[in-house]
Amino acid sequence: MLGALIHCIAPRPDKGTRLSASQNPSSAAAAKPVVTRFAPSPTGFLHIGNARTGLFSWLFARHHGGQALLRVEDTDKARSTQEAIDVILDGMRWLGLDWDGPVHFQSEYEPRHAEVAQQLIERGAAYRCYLTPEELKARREAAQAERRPFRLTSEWRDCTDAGPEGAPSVVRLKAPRDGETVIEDLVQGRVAVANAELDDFVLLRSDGSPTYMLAVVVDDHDMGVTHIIRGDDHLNNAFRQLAIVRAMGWDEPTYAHIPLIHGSDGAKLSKRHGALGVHDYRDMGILPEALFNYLLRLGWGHGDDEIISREQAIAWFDLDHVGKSPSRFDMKKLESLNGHYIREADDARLAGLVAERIGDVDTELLARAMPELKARAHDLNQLAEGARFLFATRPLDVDEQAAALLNADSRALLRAAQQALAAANWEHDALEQAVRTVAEEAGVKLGQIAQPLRAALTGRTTSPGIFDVLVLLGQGESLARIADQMVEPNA
RNA sequence: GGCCCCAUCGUCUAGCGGUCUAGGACGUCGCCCUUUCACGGCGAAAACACGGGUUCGAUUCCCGUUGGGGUCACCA
Repeated sequence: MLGALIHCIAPRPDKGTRLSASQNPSSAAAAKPVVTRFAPSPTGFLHIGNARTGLFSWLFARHHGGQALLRVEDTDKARSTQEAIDVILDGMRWLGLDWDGPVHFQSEYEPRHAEVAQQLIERGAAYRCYLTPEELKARREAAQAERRPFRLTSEWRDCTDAGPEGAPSVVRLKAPRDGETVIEDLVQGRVAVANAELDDFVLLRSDGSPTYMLAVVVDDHDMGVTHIIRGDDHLNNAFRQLAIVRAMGWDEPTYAHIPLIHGSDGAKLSKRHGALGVHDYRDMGILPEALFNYLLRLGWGHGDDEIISREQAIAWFDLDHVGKSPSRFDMKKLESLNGHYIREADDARLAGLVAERIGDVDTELLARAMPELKARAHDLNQLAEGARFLFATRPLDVDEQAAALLNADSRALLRAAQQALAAANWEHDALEQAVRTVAEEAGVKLGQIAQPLRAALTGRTTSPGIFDVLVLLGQGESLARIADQMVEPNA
């Protein structure tokens, strides 16, 4: 039913040429349902680049009415704490990316990986290699010394004898040596690599544990993944992985390698570029829908559309329009988008978010102030900062610029305003009328009263409209704050 | 270094041979609105890396150069 809905929303026909071209014509009529997977490793945070890959993978599945699976690559036990795993799941939920079925854990499938390795040996597609790490290192260094590329040729590849008794061994794939391997990548297009470039990589370590290369292929197959959407740092791996798939005679998945996100200087996004984790952006006061929209537009486009809702994203997303070059992360644009979504956001929701940041406060008041506050913030922290004056306790902490506004002349004006205010009906228009009248009678511009008033009421030189401030604060508090500044002795 | 990939305003992108004196957005700079700051509105500057082809015609196709990126583990 989702599919039908999507087709109604879609404003233009889905091109999808690359997708349909890559599908087997004979099975096109009964096209297999799309199954994608997101496979992060628990590194302690959800990398913003991985999050985008996950987003693309999720959107592709949702667009095609397929399944989006989640697998945690936790084979590195040292790093795979429950806490690290929760960080990933939290980040995904926060972004609104759900997944179908249970969370898969790669570590749980280790017996199966070993089993496949054994089958590979039996099929003559893999072999036990008894080369020691020292021997490998020596060969590698020798190649380097001669400045020729190192390509392992293990004498155990075609050796039918059993190795030395009790000696440690690894299992290596008998990679094809002639010809070339071609991948029809949905993003990168046709990519070919000479098989001579591929060597006999390790499938099973000497301790019997599977390598990532083996595990990922087995899991993707067992989980029924049809479309592998991941960062293009894996493109080279794809050729090796395909060799395993072919050796096992399994259905070949379709690949889509998404370019990585770079920092503002064009280099791979790293810590020195600032925030890397999805949680960092959350803490910076970015709204999830803003990050969603930003990440979506980073490397993908849909005509001139900039503001794209979740529903539109699902309806519109395709791999054809994913760019092939890496894109740079632009905080300014994210902030701009975030400002937009803050202005769009529900006031009560924002009030709750702000309250989380400034402590136990009257969210009712906050929500009422929100329409004025939210136009002035690009992130939740700025929003919280802008709301501070509402809950400040008297006497106010007046900043330097605001204090400069409070001199003998302005105090005289303030006194007149104070009297007019005290007699006024406490609602926006009446207050404005009262203050304007004071200004007229004093022969000054409104600003000459409004600014000192702002300084007295908020302790700042910038704030929402002054009459809104008055209304929000209420008569008692407003008059008291003004009075505080009247008695202030000027030293 | 070998292999692979990429190349439109500062940034994200639209463009899939003529519609391009190249469109949108962020950022920047003006102006307007205005009690401040924002928001909003209007406007400006700003790009097809370079060189060869192919073609009647290239931003769009091909090759090369340059520049950038990725990857080369018993890590994932």
